[in-house]
Amino acid sequence: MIQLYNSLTRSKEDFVPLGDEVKMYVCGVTVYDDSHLGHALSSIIFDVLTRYLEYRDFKVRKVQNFTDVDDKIINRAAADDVPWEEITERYIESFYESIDGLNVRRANVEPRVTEDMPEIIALIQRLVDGGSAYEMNGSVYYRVRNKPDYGKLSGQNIDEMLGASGGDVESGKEDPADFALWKAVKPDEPKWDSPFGPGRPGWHIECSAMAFKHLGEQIDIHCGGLDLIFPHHENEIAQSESASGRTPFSSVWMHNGMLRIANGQEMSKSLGNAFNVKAALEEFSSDSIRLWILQSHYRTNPLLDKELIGAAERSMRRIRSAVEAENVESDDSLDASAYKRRFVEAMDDDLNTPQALAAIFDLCRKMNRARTDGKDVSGAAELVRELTGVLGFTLEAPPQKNEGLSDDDINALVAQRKEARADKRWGDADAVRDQLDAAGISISDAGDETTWSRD
RNA sequence: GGCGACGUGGCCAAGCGGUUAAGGCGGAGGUCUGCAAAACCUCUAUUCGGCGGUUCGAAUCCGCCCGUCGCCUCCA
Repeated sequence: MIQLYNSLTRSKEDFVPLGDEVKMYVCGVTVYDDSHLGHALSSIIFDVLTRYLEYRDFKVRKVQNFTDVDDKIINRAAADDVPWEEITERYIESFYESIDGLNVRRANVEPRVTEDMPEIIALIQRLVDGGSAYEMNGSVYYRVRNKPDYGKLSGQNIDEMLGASGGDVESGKEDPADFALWKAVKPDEPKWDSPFGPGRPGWHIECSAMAFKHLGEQIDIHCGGLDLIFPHHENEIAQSESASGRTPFSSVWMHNGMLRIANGQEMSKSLGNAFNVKAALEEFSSDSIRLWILQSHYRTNPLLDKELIGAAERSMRRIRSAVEAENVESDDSLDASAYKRRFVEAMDDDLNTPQALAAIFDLCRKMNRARTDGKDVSGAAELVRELTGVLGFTLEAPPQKNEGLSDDDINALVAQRKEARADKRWGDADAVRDQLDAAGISISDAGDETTWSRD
């Protein structure tokens, strides 16, 4: 039985989907800039969740949206002096490059706010008709105090929150706690026609509308970063449940932790210290980035430190070499079933990827040992591929950097060294090895055969 | 002020009431090797921020203290 931690109940619960298909909604990105490693973290974690659910024979329908109407997009367009549509196209494209580079599988449906506008407007209308929302000067606001359990996700109390934020500035609302579902048009901003007048959707309504449209009014899992709990997810719950009259909107709420920067500062776009995914992929393999992330539990706040990603790269080499080493055919084969059990047990327990990885590392060591004992480890190697696949690893060697030496150059030098070794001119042989080493090529002798690889 | 998270070996990080406190990186020694690399073996926390308490028994539960951090405003 898979157990997942539910932010709503603050406890681990047995996972039982409502229907035949797991309905999963992931709060996607606002496309106004390149993706950073915080997005990578979130994407990888929920990618692993879908892969694991499928591994455990669930059918999953995953919806992940693009927010392509937003203040930040408008600001970015103004700063770059281009139409806002150009900004969203550019960064949707960029998002795909990043996510593909990280071997994250795409969601089944990837709706955009601009494409689901009729459903968004209809949902707002429904809230107005039901008395949960009201029009005011061309805008529409959600009436927070009409929902007695408002605050149940974040544990926030409306009055205490208002006391801290120093009162609200948006005029024309019945209550400062109310939030905008529809924003009346302002000069030079994108706008759509609606029964309430021209304008654009507020921040939270899109996710409810898209979840309703593509999944239904009650879903199984809703995912996003911890930072979205308030106000975004709190408001989504309020408006969704008010509209549908059904509780809960989502059975499970899953939230990933926030990246910590090595110097102790939290990741924040406003600090301008985001670590670009595409830049990271030039320096590190997707496997090493993934391992670095999955070696911490998804609800903790992993440390972003290049040293740690580098260490993960070395760890990946251990797994790859254990899987790729030549197998000895034998009747005596290694039984790896206990490791599979350990993996499943760990993953069942709220996606305990650090423990799942520990099982894989232990298995790799066991394989290397069994191999020297003359055992057949092909079945075990297959299992490692299977389990690492569930975690989204490719097991591909990192992209090789061109250090100025061509393969022919290297082969010539290796041949030269082989000759020197045959003559027992060890000094000459080692000089060649040093030369290759300086160029980032490491070599390894196995009997007469010498193999080389780029670092 | 309100809501919440966390402090485990040199570093990262599991464990959340009871066998020898996972795993990775790093380090030391060894086997193998002409020497290396890789791999394997051994070692690298009698101890889990501090002080009390509950318990037959606590890293794990409770209280206090110290220290980091997140959210309450746009953010995965």
